[in-house]
This record gives sequence, structure tokens and C-alpha cells, in this order.
Amino acid sequence: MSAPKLSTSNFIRQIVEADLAAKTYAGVRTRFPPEPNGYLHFGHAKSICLNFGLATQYQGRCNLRFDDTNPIKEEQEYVDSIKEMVKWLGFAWEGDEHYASDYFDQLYQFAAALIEKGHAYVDSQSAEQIRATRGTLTEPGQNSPFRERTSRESLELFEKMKNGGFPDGTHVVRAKIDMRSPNMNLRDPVMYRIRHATHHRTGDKWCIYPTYDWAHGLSDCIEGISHSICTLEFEDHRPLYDWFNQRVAEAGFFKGPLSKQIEFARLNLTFVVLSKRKLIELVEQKHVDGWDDPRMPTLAGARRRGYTPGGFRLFAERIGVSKANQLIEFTILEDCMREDLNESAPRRMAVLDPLRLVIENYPQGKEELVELPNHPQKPDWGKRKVPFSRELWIEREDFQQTPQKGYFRLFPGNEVRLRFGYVVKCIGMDNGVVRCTYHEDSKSGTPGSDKYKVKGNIHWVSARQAFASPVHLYDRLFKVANPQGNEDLNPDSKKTVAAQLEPSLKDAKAGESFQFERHGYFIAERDGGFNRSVTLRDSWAKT
RNA sequence: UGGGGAGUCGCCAAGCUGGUUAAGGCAGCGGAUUUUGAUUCCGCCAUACGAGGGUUCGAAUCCUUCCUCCCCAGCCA
Repeated sequence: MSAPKLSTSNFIRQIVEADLAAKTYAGVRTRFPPEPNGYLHFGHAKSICLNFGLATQYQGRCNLRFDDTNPIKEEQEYVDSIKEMVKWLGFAWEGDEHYASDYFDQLYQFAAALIEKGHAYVDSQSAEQIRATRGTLTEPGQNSPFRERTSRESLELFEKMKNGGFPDGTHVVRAKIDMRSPNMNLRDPVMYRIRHATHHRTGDKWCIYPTYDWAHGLSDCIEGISHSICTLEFEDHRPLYDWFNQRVAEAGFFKGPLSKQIEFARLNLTFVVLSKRKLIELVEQKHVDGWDDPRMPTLAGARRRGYTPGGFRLFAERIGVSKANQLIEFTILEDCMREDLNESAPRRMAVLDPLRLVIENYPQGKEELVELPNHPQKPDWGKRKVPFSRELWIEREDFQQTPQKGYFRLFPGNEVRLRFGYVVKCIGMDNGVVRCTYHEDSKSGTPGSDKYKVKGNIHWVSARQAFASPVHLYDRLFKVANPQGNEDLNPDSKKTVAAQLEPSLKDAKAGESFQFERHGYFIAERDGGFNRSVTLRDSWAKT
């Protein structure tokens, strides 16, 4: 019980609840059905959260099924990555993962049954001929000359197709529906094609492969899927989906209720390219370091970038589900990541663009420890001790020789607190070093230290104990900025700086996230450096 | 100019079996707290539902005409 409280309902939930009320299905069973021909991207996250979320909400189950019906595009590498990312997002599928290729035998039998009943036939036209006779959007198609051949003849050809008796492209199995249908999908769609190719799972066992339309709905029915959720472009495949399922059910292969296809709008994000074709191009042309490059809009890239599963789930919930084409502002995704990271990331001090600061009246050689909370709103996360001394690194942008209006950090004559340390007064800059004096009685946490009222509060790191580390700053790879609406590569999408970090960061393990104070959220990289995931919201920077 | 979908605040999105002043979120604006110009908190934010007609005591919700956008002519999914 206690389904998660959602801010909005959606039309899919309504359908599901109506079906539950009518007892159409024994329960909710959904599926996430990727084709293993690439890496999962942000758009898939929406679908995953929808399918698994729905199942969870109604105490149902969600299957993971690979739609592997086209051997020339699919690879094991992709199925491994897909499984990993679904788990990373925090979801568990029912039992083992499924594959459309598990059903090749059944699908073959189903097809034979349809042929026998006169609902399908073997067409021996070439692909060109089939295309030429399909008609257009406004003109009906023409029947194939092979459409009326006997089911016995078709059956024999079908078997010979399966047994490797024909080369690619010579024959095809087609459903016998209506070449004059205004719905192109119903003009005798192809169910099987010959492909002498090695499949990543079935190897060379098959040389005929089912098409998506033939395989998908039947796979749903075989698995007992109640609600088959897909994207809008399949809307006019639904009559076909139902047609196939009903014919096969009539042939006696299914006894339960048939699966129901429901369509929703796919995700579009401003400034982000989510087309698989483009992403493959980026990888192959080496514009990026791979599918998991932090600049890629893939889930693998997002993970390295420091985006979180919780952030994606929040995002999915926040953008909702409908049938209207949505173009979500990219910052909403970032906001969700900030929101999640704000809760989960410990605070640390890091100086990305170091500028030396000397406290002239602080004793030479003296060192002390300053205590900083790991999270300002979570006292139970404890505190850590950070070394403080006469010479520090501060952020270059935290000093201005002549302050612009509204600036309240370091400038000659101004006082500022070194976060959780002392209040210092700025003298000025000499030879690239900021000179200050400090108030000895201003140390944070000591009695009377709060008599110093300062507006500025800056982070710092002790020069002697700090350690330098590469910090990678990423931006969006693409920006859709030019008038033609084409996507441009952003050449400055990655830059690395030599940052000075507080000593405790030496222990960071790859994958751990931190907030580097005003710089935003960072995740420890495999190379010992850090990647920036998102910056903090900053009302000062906005102006 | 065939068929299938969609149009509610800058971005999403409820509502759509007709009934007082059109949910909510994000952004924005104003304010309070704050040792992150962050966070948190409080307040404000569509007489308006693509446009025009019509039905009705009453319509975003029903009818009608029109406009705009998306998808479909792979042996891709």
C-alpha cells in the first residue's frame, strides 16, 4: 500500500485504474522493451520510470524485454549496458530479462497458423516492387500478384525460407489485411523477412526474422503484459497490434485478456540531441570519448557526470506524462539533479581558480584546525577538521580590486569571513597576492566571535595542506542556437582546471558526490579528479 | 488535398460524464531566515482554456467551422 503521492495524475493511470476496476486484467504488468542497438539516453529514463513506476504503484510487475528482432543492428554490449543502467536507476525487473528472440519458435508457429487460415501469405516480390505497389498517403495500394496463392503453397515457401532455401530479399511473409486502407500500416504489412545474419543470441539458428509489428504485440501477450506503453509514433500501429493479437488468439494460442497498447509523448529537451543516429555519429567520429562521456545525454554519461538516479526519478515525476508533444527546458533536469544532490552530497571546500591570500598578522608557521559541518541542514552528518594557516588559496572571483556594485566579498577595506574560520580585513593586492589582516578573536564558534557582522563569507583552503587535483568542467555538447535550427557542436564543452582541494577530499572514492560550496556538485572520477555535474543556482551570477 | 494524434500561464500539467472566483510543479517576482549571493520558508503570479460560431440559466468541458503543430508511404524499432 501507500502508493507514492504524486502531484499530478495522468491519463495512463486512469486507464489502468479503469481496467483494474473492471477486472480486465489480473493485475498490472508492464514492460520496458528497448532494442539493444545503442545506449540508453535521457528519453529512456522517462519510459523506464513510467513503466516500472506504474507497476510499483499498483503492486504489479514490470518486465525487461529486449526487442532483438533485427540481428544486424544489435549487440550483446548494448544489452549489458541497458541492464546495468536500469538497475542504476533503481529498478528491478521481474525475474530474468526476456528477449523477443526467446519467442522465435512460437512466433514462427503463430505465423504458420495465420497463413493456414488465409490471414497471411508469402509474397515473392522484391522490396522495390512492394514499395511501388504500396500506394501513397493519398492513393491506395495494389494487391500483390502472390496475394491469392494457396495457403499450402505459402506454407511450403515459408518453411523453405526458414530452412535457408532462399537468399535475402527474395520472399517475405505479409499479413493479408487491406491494400486500400487509409492507414499505411494495414496495407499488408511485412511479418517476416529473410536475413542471413548472425544474431547476438540465437546465432545462425534463424535466417528469417520477425518484424517489430509482428513480434511486439505477441511478445506482450506471451508475457501476459496488461498495458503496453510506447511512444506516440506507434499510435497508428495500434490497429495492427490489435489485429495480430486477435488473429493469433482466434487461432487458439492465447486464453487470457490481450495486451493493450497505450501511447505517450516522448521526451524532448531543449539543447539536447536525443536521436540515436546523432549520438552514434558523435561516438564514431570521436567527438566524445565514448558512450559514457560525461557530455553525452546517455545514462552512462550522466552517471559519470554525477547525475543521480533519484534526480532522474524526480525529473520523470515532475515533467509528467501526456500525449502532447513536450519540449522540456533543460534546466528542469538540472534543477532535479540539484534538488537530489542538495540532500545527498556532503559539503567540501575547493578552490577552482586559486588566488593566494596572506594573513599578515597571523603567526608565521602556526597551524590550527577549523571545524566545518558536512551539511548545513544535517547536524547528524557531523563535522570535519580542516587545517587553517597564514597562507591560503581563495577563489579568484572572490576578490575585486575595485568592486562592482553590489559586490560584498573581498576588496580593499572590506571585511569578510573565511568560512568557519576568521574574519579578515582586506588590505589590497600586491604581486598577485591578496593581503589581509585577521581578527584574532573572530574564530567561528568562539565566544564573542559573532560580534563581527560581515556580509561576505568565502571558502578557502590552506596552501600548505591543500592538494592539487584536475577538475573537469563540462557543458552541453550541443546547442541548438543558429537560425536554421541545426545543432552545433560546442567546442568548449569540456575544460579541465587545476584546483586546490581540502585534504579530506584525498579519500574520495570514484562515484562519490560532493558539493564544492558555491561551485556546485562534483563527483569523484576514476582518474582521481572530479567531474562537475551541475552548478548551484546563483542569483548573483544571473545578473 | 488520405489516415492517426495534439493544442489550458514562459516550460510542463490537472481538469474535459457541463455548474460558485481554472489544481499543482518548474521558472519568475516580492519578503523572512541563513557562516554557501545556496538551501529552507512565506506571499504574488491565466476573467483565461488555439480562433470563430452555436446549444445552455450556465462550457475549458457538448455541437460546429476554421487555424496551427506532430506522426505514417523500412523487408528499422
